[in-house]
Amino acid sequence: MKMSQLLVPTLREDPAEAEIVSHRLLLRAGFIRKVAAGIYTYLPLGLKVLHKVENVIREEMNRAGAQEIFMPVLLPAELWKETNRWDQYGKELFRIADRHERQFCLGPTHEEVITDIVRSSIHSYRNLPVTLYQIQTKFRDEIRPRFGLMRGREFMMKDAYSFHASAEDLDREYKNMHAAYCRIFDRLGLKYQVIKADSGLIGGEFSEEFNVIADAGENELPDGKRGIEVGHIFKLGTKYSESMKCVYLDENNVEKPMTMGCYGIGVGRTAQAAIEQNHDANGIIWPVPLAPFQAAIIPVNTTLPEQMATSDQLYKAGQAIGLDMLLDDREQRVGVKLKDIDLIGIPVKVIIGKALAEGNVELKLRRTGETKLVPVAAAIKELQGLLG
RNA sequence: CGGGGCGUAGCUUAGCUUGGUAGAGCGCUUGGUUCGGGACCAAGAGGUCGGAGGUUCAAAUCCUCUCGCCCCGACCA
Repeated sequence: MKMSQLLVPTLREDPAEAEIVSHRLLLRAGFIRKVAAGIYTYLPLGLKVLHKVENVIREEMNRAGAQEIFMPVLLPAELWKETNRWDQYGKELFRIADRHERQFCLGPTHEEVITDIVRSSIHSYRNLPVTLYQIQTKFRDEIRPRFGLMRGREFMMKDAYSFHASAEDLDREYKNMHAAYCRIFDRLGLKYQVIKADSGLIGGEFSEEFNVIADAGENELPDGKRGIEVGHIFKLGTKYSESMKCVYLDENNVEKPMTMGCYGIGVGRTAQAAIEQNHDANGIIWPVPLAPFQAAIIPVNTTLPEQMATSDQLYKAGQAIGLDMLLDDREQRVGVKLKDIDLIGIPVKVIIGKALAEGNVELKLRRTGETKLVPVAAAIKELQGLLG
């Protein structure tokens, strides 16, 4: 992508509306824009990062044997009345009526819908267990939306649900999901802690939270550290299957309620938590798996044809082997470009400048500032090595 | 919802106490000089001061109401 064509409205100064560093940087670096309290537009860079998180989640969920589906956001009140949550959920539930005055809500979570699907499509122990998930926008009328994507009223969430013929099998899948969650957060390069938690309105017997360790976190972790809850996994038991009659026949032809688990990850919150853990005075320092671009090619002087030609050559060579790079072709002084690229957190800068006279370009790491001169011909291979 | 704070140009803001009809920096446009970490000079564009009502000869400024946003608390990915 050419920087000159990309919508990245970076700001020179910190926006007054943001308090915590990750929120400030998301706004300042042009990743998101607020539409209303707790409601944001993801600009091109923000959406790219969101997709990176989603894809890691998707890969690990699929690897763990879960199947992706996509449920509606708009949900009929009837389903929610079956479990009594139409009344219990309270003001946090966005409620609307259609033209016939039928009641609906915007889904804050999907236990009712998934249970409805499974009860109508699975009737035998032979078809259990099954784990289904979706990655979708959720709506919760939070008491106090805050901190950008950290606590929004509309936000992206991966929610998975598992159905079992026994508590033992739920235990097995719960561990399986736990392991998948560890792989996800490991792959994203985050430092996190798993703690036992309250099940809240979701209900159930047992749950654990995955907390990304950060000062800005809303949760107090056992060792005094603060954490941002990015994931929560629950053993639900039969709470929903009993109230909604989601049953199966076992091998003795006896009807039993399915045993359930559910597993959530806040996608935007995870991305923002990553910023809390990875930033410095100059801006964001994305872990490579989350970075909107893996590297940025920066010609120091756009008026010099040889610098532009080399930049273009490296850009194309990178594309050819599947690197996702940003070419900062803007007619700006280097300082402006370097500041912007640092602010948005690109892991590696490929600087095409005076070293070109000796046939070299400069590779500079965002995290350490470490710089390396390499011959043009070796630059892409070297870059690949740096990106791991 | 309780407590605190803030709404002035795209962004950051001065002015408000002590009413006299809006100013700066950054960004943007044009021209020129620059060119390795947010350049410089010159000339410009851009504001019904969140909204409504009131007081007054006169309101960004005072009063009333209202809307929005941020922070702390009770709830959640």
